[in-house]
Amino acid sequence: MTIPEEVERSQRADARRNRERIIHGAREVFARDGASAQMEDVARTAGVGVGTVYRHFPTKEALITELVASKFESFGQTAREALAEDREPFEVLAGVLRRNAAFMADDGAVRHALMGAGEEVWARTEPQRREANEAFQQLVERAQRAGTMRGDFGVADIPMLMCGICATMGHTVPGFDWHRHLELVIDGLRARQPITALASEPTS
Amino acid sequence: MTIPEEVERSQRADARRNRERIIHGAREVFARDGASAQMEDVARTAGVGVGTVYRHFPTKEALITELVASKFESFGQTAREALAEDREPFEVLAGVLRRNAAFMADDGAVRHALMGAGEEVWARTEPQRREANEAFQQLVERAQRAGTMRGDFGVADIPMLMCGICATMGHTVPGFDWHRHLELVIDGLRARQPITALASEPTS
DNA sequence: TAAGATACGGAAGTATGATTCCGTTTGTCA
DNA sequence: TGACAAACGGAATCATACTTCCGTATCTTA
Repeated sequence: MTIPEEVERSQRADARRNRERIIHGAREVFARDGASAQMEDVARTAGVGVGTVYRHFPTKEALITELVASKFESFGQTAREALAEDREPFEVLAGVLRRNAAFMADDGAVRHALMGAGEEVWARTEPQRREANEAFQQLVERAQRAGTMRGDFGVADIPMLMCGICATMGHTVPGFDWHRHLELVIDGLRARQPITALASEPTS
Repeated sequence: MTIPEEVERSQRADARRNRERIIHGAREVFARDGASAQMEDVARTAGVGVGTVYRHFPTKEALITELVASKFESFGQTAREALAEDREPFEVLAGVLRRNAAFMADDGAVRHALMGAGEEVWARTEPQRREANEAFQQLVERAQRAGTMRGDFGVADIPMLMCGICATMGHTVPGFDWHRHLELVIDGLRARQPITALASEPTS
């Protein structure tokens, strides 16, 4: 997926199998514990030793990067699939945002990475993000052409807004509800006619 | 400020002075380094030994809590001051949000605390938040009564939205700009008339 | 199936930072 | 000003996790 063919081919069978196990284990552990998940835990969950984890991923960050890259890839996929939907364009875009937000909700590590941890991670996942962006670009253009989305919105705003939504997830604080946050934000992206103040009485 | 009178009185003069120094030093260091700031750094900046820091604040978290509480207190103050402003109510509220966001931008530790670190912190700052909420409640009601703010918004949404804005701050990622994020969010809170889709052609 | 290359496991090594401890210093009060 | 409590400083301690290392086990290929 992010690995060149040759490497996959030349690996021993057990190594290839373990790599998969590690990725699955990592997904599970990081989803549960966020970025503070421990490498020993990942190893245990994957059913291998820590040494093996490090053979495949030289650092913790490299492992996280792998997860993030694959998550970004699936964002792009969601967006591309949506291009085929035959509905009101703004609603299509909103649907993609909802689906992608739900992906993030499952995954503390990726959330953390998206939120601020890694310059590093950000840089190395550039290809995946660029590809996703292309699909998003089209979705946004369609919605704006249809006149149902605010015209000053740009694809570049999407990661930023999603970053905000992610911040809300994982909070147990009462009153925090990312679904609501997301809907408020989505709703704010609709094209609308401002209502002129009915009255501006500075009520006491 | 969060400390009962008696304690302040019964303290030795140097202790009282050092406590202040520590808070100032902590503000500076945490603002610069965020939650990963080190206690030794705080001590050095305050011009005292680590032991002294720990005499006043039993744990790092206790120190952060103190900073957060005082930040929340100033949020409330900003909101209360705004109650006296004689302008269009929604704009008054927006102004408060902008001012408070600017406070957060200066302060990595508080941001971190608001964003998710501490249940603990959240619980212990309840009084400050409650007080701030009262003022916010009035600002929101006025704006809604004036008809310029969406009616389904509640004060409880404010911390959540601010939490999202905070997530954007401190990012160096290109395209991330918390000012823009804030304006998008604020704008989304205005009362508006939806535009009916002009066309829903599923453009290719 | 035997030799050699790969990969594995997990104990030990390190690094980082919070927190504790205790001998020394400084305010306070009579 | 002398005695005592309160507070100080900062080296030493502890805890937590990442990462390394190397003896052992497992594949692969001829």
